[in-house]
Amino acid sequence: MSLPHLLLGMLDVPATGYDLKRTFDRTLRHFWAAELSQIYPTLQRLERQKLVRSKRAPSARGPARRLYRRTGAGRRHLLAWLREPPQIGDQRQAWLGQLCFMAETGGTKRAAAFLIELRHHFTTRVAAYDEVERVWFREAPGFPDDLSLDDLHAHFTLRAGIARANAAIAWCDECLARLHRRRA
Amino acid sequence: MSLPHLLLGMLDVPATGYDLKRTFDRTLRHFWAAELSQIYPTLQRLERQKLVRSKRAPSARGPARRLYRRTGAGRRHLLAWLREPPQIGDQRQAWLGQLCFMAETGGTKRAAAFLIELRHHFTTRVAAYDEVERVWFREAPGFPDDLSLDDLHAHFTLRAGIARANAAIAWCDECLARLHRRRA
DNA sequence: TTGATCATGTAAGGGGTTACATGATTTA
DNA sequence: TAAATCATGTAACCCCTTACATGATCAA
Repeated sequence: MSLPHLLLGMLDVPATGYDLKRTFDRTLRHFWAAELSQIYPTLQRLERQKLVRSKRAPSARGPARRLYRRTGAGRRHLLAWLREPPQIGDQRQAWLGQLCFMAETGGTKRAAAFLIELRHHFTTRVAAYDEVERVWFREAPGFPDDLSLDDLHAHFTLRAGIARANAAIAWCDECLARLHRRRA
Repeated sequence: MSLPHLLLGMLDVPATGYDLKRTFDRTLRHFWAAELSQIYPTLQRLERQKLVRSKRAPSARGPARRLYRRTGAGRRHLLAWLREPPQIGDQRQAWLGQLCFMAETGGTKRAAAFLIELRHHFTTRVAAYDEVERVWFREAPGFPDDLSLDDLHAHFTLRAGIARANAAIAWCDECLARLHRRRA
């Protein structure tokens, strides 16, 4: 039940469904993803609940846009969510499930290859996040301790992604070292 | 699409739906959760697909049990999954969404309280995992480098949970320090 | 005798993905 | 002229959660 809240958070500034999708992909993707086929109906529902309202607006190119903006009730709804305790769901990690049963493959070779593949995945991710951090935040005025409040919180979430990916890399190394010692 | 594979992995040894639920809660919960209302129909589906078969068995207490065991096809299905690349889905973290829009609350006080609550959550989690590690693995013969292959891989997944939670704690501290410097 | 544990299920509903449908404009 | 981008949606399907239904046995 968080997508509606995230949309309300983003509707700080009026936007269309298409705009919001871009924001997900560009600036929130390290902790949330959303498809257009989910965003459009959710916006419609929020409008029925009077948490946003919309009006048609001409488009420079392509079909007419539907511009959404947050209502007062929408803002209050968002604030209520922000006052709630951290919403921590259980994170299902299928790749840990794969590793967990890797003994079925009969040795440690597949596990080692699997961990190397994982390590590569996370180093690529860290590199991507580092790049985002470099162009998005390190150039912002007042980095790091005098950013705007919005940028500060956004930067916190990016740091979380970086911290998590780096921890995963260190964990891969620990596991690979143990597999290696085991052979010797 | 991983629950069926996890069930196949656990059905190394014959078990009932109820047994499998307990295994989720006791030994896999740091990376996966499953409800009985999901496990039972999934087992039925696996049986229709001939990946497991079942027979009724009397119970020492309570109603009759349905004992499932993996078929040869089931084992091959599992092995195919283990040969696939790491299945990394996008992890949605609603609490990062909350933090991201916390500037709406108008200051840094709510963010600081929120981070302290998060930190507490993760320290509790690390303590619980450490305890599991102590009673489950450190007592096992050959710890840490001569565990059975099954235990070794299971321990890897637990270490991943510990690493992740510790990274989250360090991240909370980093954020709290920045909020603190900002006030000064 | 009340509640916990054992044991198996169904039903309703929300969240999310992939695929499909439509069509205008801009760029290569 | 073909492909990418802009723009909004619907349909089918899977995954998961919460709640409900049923009933036996055992320990306090």
